[in-house]
Amino acid sequence: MPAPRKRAATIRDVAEAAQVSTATVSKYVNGNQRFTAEVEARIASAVRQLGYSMNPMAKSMITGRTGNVGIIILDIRNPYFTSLVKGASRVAAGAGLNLIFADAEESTAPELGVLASLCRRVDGLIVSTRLPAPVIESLYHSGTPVVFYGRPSPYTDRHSVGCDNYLAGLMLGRHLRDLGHRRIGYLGFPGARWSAERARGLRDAFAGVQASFRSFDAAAPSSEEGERLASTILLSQEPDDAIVAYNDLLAMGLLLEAKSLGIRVPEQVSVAGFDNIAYGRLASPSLTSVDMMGEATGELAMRKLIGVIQGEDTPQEDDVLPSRIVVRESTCRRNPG
Amino acid sequence: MPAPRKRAATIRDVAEAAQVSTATVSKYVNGNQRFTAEVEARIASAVRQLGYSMNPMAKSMITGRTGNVGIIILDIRNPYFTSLVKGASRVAAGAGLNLIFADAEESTAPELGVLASLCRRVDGLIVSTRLPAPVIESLYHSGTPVVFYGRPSPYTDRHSVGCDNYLAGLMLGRHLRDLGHRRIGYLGFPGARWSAERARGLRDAFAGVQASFRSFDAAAPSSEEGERLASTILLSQEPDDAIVAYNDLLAMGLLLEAKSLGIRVPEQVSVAGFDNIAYGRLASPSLTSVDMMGEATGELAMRKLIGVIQGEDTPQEDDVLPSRIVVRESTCRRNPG
DNA sequence: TTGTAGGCGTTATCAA
DNA sequence: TTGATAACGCCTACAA
Repeated sequence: MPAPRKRAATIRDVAEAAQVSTATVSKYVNGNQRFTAEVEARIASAVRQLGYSMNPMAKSMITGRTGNVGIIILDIRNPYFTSLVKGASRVAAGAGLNLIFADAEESTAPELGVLASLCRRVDGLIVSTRLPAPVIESLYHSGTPVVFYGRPSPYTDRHSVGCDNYLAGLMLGRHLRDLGHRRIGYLGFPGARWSAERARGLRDAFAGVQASFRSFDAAAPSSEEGERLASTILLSQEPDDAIVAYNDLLAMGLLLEAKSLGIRVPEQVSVAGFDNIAYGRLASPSLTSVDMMGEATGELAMRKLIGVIQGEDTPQEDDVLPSRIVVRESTCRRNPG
Repeated sequence: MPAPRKRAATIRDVAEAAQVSTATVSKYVNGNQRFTAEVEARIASAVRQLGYSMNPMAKSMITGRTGNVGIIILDIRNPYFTSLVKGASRVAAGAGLNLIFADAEESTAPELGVLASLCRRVDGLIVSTRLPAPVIESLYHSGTPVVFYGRPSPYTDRHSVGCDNYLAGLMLGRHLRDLGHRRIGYLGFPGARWSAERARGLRDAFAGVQASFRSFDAAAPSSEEGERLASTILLSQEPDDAIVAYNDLLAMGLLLEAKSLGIRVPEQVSVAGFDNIAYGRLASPSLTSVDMMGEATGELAMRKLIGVIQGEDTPQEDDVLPSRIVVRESTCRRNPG
């Protein structure tokens, strides 16, 4: 027998059972006011016996707060976003907020409809600066508190959190420059605004040094795509000293395919990526990367969002987290000449 | 100026602007009834001008449906769970449902309070059979539709989805047996009920064959824990022919540390895991594993849940997905003698 | 310290 | 085809 979902006890049921008014029950369960021990005991007992728990929807109607926050990411399988969610989730849970998770599946245009619907179900939203401008615009008009992740934000008067992609590229570029690399290949992902920033930093690291620079475009930020493009990149006429990929997944795809192609990394070519995902350590050779602080970004974004929701007049600013280069086996010194 | 979140237009505002009753607006926007072109045009225009969108909370109060479903997982950083969420998320989105995500952080005892609160915010829940019995019990009494993931479910009269862990262990065991392995080590994770099932299958594969079997306990299902235990396991007096880990993360930790210890895999010892996470391919040697169908499990679980929510009287049964062994470089034939 | 009563935005029922 | 109205469960002035 498919047990009919039995009607849950309401505040009125409790009030009746405890012989008090609904107002008293409300104040008691919310801890807003104390009553005589006698009354409190009666209420507590009634609550227990009826298994009462308040209806969050009804409460929302009054308070205007849903108790939910949302996070929109581009692909949960990408470990960078996984970390982001982990951090955001932890902070949300600590604040007693539920996290509504939406995976945009790397779609360039999440349907505005679902986003609009989501807006009304949450007190605030964490979203990527990679979302298309019209979406961001509509978000802004909805009045929902929003914190962006990923730098640079196209807007200066919004809350945002992330590492400086230009700086990260610069750090990695300097590392390669100091190792003696002069022919640099960049496997970018044009789908991400951040990609161009990383490339710019990379280039600038070689300012004043004689160096060549060429780039390739990935259609997706995945290891499979890295594998697919590996032969084109690694077997070209004038091979590069070093290949930098937009992210670690692409880089790990290159590493894997390089092995099949019989190309030794880092002896023949250095390879590096961004994000410092956990699996970079486990690859062979282990992957040099720049840590883009996914988890910390998620945590900070959520903390900021909570601040905004609570009406603290936090200045609308970009919070820039320091990134950090992590040198491992996939990059090594190139002998001059 | 921190624009005060302007009061959203209500159905009454629309009704007034369109010179009709709220009932008419409600029916129109929900597509429940058609009206004269004249009236419909007036409503549509009012909706557009006021930027009206209905308040999901208020709707929930009447309909008893929240439009949300929840999924509770143990650690989003574990790629198996990531896949699960990916699958569930996709199906939920397709059905117009929002997904509330809760990460239990591998805690053995998620606080009942937050779970109770979550129950009232969702139409149904997808949870792990790994949750402690009292939690599951309270869930049952709440009357919330629930679908479990992970086999075996401790309850037979519940909806559940997952691969058969015993069978998966058996498959892997037979693979190793056929390769000539006779001394098997199992790095289990007692925190998961599934672990013992996998071990049992593994053992049974060697029934009738002279073989030794010993096991180790991991404190966490992570690659770090695999690394930590590697020397104990790999450098023992009578080393094993093959080590099977509870999951791929542990196995990859073993692989990494084996390299540091100068132990060659698979020549000296074969290593294998479960889950077939994407990164197993990228490890070196690439990891032999049993695919436990995380994404398909997530999809099916969500489809079942939606069925239950919609009142289809789906039989309360275990849905068992077929697992599949994926042989890669980390296991190889052992020469007899 | 406790209770009364109005209203949050919507849908559903029933009448016109 | 349209409208009036009663719920849904709760919070919060305000009154007692």
